[in-house]
Amino acid sequence: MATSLPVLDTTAEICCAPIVRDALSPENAAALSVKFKAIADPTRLRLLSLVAAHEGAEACVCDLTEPVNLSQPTVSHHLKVLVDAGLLTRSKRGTWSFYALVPGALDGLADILRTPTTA
Amino acid sequence: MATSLPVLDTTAEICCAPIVRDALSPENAAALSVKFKAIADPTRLRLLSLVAAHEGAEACVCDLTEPVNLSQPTVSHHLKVLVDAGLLTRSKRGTWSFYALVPGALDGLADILRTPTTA
DNA sequence: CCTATGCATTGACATCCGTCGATGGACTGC
DNA sequence: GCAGTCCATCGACGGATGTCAATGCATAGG
Repeated sequence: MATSLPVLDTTAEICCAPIVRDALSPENAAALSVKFKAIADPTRLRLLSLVAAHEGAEACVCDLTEPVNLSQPTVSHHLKVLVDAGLLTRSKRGTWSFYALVPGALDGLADILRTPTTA
Repeated sequence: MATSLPVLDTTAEICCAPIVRDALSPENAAALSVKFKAIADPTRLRLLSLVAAHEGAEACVCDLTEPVNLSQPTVSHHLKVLVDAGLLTRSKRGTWSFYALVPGALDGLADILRTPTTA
């Protein structure tokens, strides 16, 4: 089950100290970049926004393909990236896969960007 | 002076409403992704951190090449990306180029990620 | 002047990434 | 069982990206 490669464990808790507080270790930088890469795409930003704004704070793929004007496989791919980054959850009910925000995930990233003592 | 292409003006103020509050427009999503792309790289995250943690909250290229273990052109390239994204400033003094954080730039991104009413 | 230092730019290269069409599996309803 | 819907995966393609060596341009110091 364990991957043979020493892949970064994106599920591990990233130290929540702001990056401007202390020098960032290469390991933390790599782990952080995985999450930021996930949101560094216009389509994925919109998907996050659409999911959050959708009724019930969750949405299925069929709700999202038309707003972003992309094919279903592409949307599915982007959603997978967001799930793998720990920003979305996927719950399958019947034929549909419902995606929802992971509570606190985006706030965790926000804390890392925030400067402790704003000038 | 004006570019012939309708390039996104990354210096323009991005609306600071959290992305989970309302559906993100394609334009805002594109503008936001430019900034997030800038920090979605482990090297650039470390550079931001190193600059902020450096004495005087600024650093020259020669201060940064050794910590990140990359060539000078590569570091220079990354710093340019951060400057173009509006996250760093560059001030040339003598032979050196000093880079420093743009006050409030990272906080602005943090605000966008933050969820208004955390459950 | 001439050399040395610090830096930005260029060109090249390998890799990664976003997108699509095609396919197949899972579930629903008739 | 069969057709229809929803969705994940695969393979492919073009474009973007990170890295380097080489080059050139300032500025500082003999």
